[in-house]
Parts: sequence; C-alpha cells; structure tokens
Amino acid sequence: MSSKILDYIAKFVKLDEEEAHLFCNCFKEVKVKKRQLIVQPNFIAKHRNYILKGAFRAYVIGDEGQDHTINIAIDDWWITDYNSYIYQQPATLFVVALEDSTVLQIDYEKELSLKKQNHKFETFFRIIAERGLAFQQRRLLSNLTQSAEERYEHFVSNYPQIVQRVPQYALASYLGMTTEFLSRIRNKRISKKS
Amino acid sequence: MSSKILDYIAKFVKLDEEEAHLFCNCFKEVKVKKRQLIVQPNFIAKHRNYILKGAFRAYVIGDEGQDHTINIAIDDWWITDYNSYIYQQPATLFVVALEDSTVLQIDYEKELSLKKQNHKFETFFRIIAERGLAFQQRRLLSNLTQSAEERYEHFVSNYPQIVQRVPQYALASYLGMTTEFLSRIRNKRISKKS
DNA sequence: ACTAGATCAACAAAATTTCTTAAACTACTT
DNA sequence: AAGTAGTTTAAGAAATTTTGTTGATCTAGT
Repeated sequence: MSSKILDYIAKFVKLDEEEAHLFCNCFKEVKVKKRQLIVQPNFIAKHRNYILKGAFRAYVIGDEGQDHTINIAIDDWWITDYNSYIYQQPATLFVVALEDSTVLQIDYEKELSLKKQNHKFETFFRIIAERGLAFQQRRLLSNLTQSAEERYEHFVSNYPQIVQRVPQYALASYLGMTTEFLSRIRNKRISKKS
Repeated sequence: MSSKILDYIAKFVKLDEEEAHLFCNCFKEVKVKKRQLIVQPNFIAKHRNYILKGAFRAYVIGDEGQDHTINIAIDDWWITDYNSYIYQQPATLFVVALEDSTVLQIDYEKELSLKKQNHKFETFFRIIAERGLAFQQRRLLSNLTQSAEERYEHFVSNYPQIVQRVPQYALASYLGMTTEFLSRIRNKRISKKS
C-alpha cells in the first residue's frame, strides 16, 4: 500500500520489516474533496496528515474577518493545526483542501503509542518536529526582514511547484500581502523578463 | 432576539417568561456560508440546528462515491446527523449549507439539561422527535411505493417552496433518482401544462 | 417487446471564483 | 514636500466550476 510514506520515513530512520508494517498500519488513507475542511475551529484536530497527493491551506479568520494563511502544503508535506493536535485542544485554524487530495492520517493516540514503544519512531517524530520548527523560523524571519517582493521572489525560487499549483489569493495571504499587490509584482516580473 | 424559535416552541408547549428566557439562552445564532459543512463524517455532531433562514442538505457518500441525500431542510426546520447527535458518536453524514444561512444551535449538554430540569422541555423535544420520525416514515413509504414521477409530483405539491430553492441535483438525489431523469420529468410536465 | 429508470457523453447556461487594473489613500522615509 | 511600499475599494475580464439539458445506449422487470 503506502510505500510512499515508508520511503519518506526511510530518509530519517531505518526500519525493519515489522516496524515498517507497524508504522504503516497506523495510517488511514483518506480522500478529501476540494474545499473540504480537515480541521475546523472548535473541533480538536485528531490527526496529523501526510499529504500523499493534493494541496492544503491552513488559515485563521481574524475577528474582523481577515484571512491569514498560516501554511500551505502539497504532496509529501505534513499539515494539521499543531497547537490543537499536540495539546489535543480545540483548534483555532481551518485546514482546507485546495484541490481533490489524498492524505494519510495518523491519530493522536496511535502516534503516542508509536513514540512510546520504539525509540526510532520517537526519533522520527522529533526530526519532523524540528524541521517544522526550523521552517517556521525561516518563514518568520523572512516576513520580518524582507519586502513583499523579496518574499515572493524567495518563495518562487524555493517552491516553484507550489506557486503554480495554489490559487494566488492563498499565496498572497501566505506571503502577507494583498492579492492585488501580488498581482502587480507578478506583472512587473513578466515585463522585466521579456 | 430570536422570537422566532419562541413562536415555534409555543406551538407545542406554553412557556412562562422565565422558561422562555432559559430556552432561548441555550441557543447560539450562527451564520453559515453556502457550501460550508456543519456536520462532517468522523466528527461528532455537537449541535441540533434550527434553521432561522437558509437551506441545508444532509447526505452520505457511499463507498463507491454515490451521493445519497438523506434530508433537505429550509427555514423553520431542524437539521443535524441525529445518529451522531443523539448518541454522541462520530457522524457518518455531511450536512452542508445550500445557501448562506443562519441557524440557532443548541448543544447536546444544554439540551440534556433542559430536558432534565423541566417537563415542558422534555415534552417539546419528544414532540419534535415524534414528528421527525413520522416524517421519515412517510418518506420511506413513498420511496417504496411510488414511482419517480409520483414522488416528484408529491414533493412539489407538499413543498413547493423547497423545489424552487434547492438545486436540482439535491432534489433528484433526495427523491432517489438521477438528475437526468428528474430533468426529463420536469420537461414532460412543462409541455403537458402548456 | 414495453416500461421505468440508469448510465454515459457532450454540451449549454449560469454562477462563482480568481485575477487584473485603476484610482485614491496611508504610513514611512528621505 | 515628495517618493516608496503597500492597502483599500471598485469594477470588470477571464477562468473555472457548478448546474441543468439532451440524446443515445443499456438493463431489469413485466
């Protein structure tokens, strides 16, 4: 079945046959339709989701209805509301499918038991947590220090696949600018290039 | 505030000032955007929803992706996944807004306490449950005994407001036929009439 | 063989979402 | 005071999705 996630974990820890099997069996494959929410405010995020195929956006709606994109994720990335998942508290984020997608879901209890029973799993989850943390930090930094245009250029060169795949409003909101402004930045580039 | 639901309950039990107040305070007014889900499989349906204004559809997606509409509801009707709500078990249904809507939500615990503390509330919830049951039975019967065309005619004469308000695919699926077939039935009628 | 109805495919119409552009505005910088 | 970086509002164009229609072909039951 999902050899993809085994390839993934194999990059971090070496599992034997049995462990691989155990690991796989903790995940459930779920199809998610475009626009469907997999996490919703006030509900506890029960799963951590590995995206087999698809694209998701995690966002908050502020008190005045402002939409802030916390995260965008596509194939081979993880997504959930970590504050909700890790502490098993009601979520504050929405996580929505931007296209028809397939995810592998592991639930909180299963993850806990994996980590408890085998050091390797503990290691694996630590590594992805650390990487997630580092990623968030880079992002925060880039938001604080770079201009809107730099942030966009930076994003394009780092994640060209994502740029082509997600709607512009999602990207603009992720990069912390209005869609109008992003639209202009893009046009400027195009006229420069030609 | 929501005198509408007081008018509603007044049809069934007579409440004094204080009871009315108590009852009202158990409900929260919530706006729901078109296409938003208020119940989703795998999540527990925490609320019973009284539709102040709007339209909803409750449906299941079968194993092969077949979409069965369990219920359609508009202004002044109730909707939720009752199997999930009553037993507080994970839902199997989707309940989606067919248009921008406003509902009054009561949650399970509050409803429980209303019913426990005052006989009248117990009576009220019994009555709406009985009526719901009777309605479901009529529907089941009509599905078993009538032809697609009869079911449609029947529905049109009983709920003309709904017919005009919900998309045809929803109605077709509710009436247990394909949208193509419903489309044909409708055309037949029109040509008959003129 | 007839009927009630489904399925498939192609298409048209309607509605919605997404993107673009322009104009006027705000807050900083210089 | 003028320029830069960016927002807001509004309007419209373009793209995509959703919804509904029609015809052709199929199936199960009578």
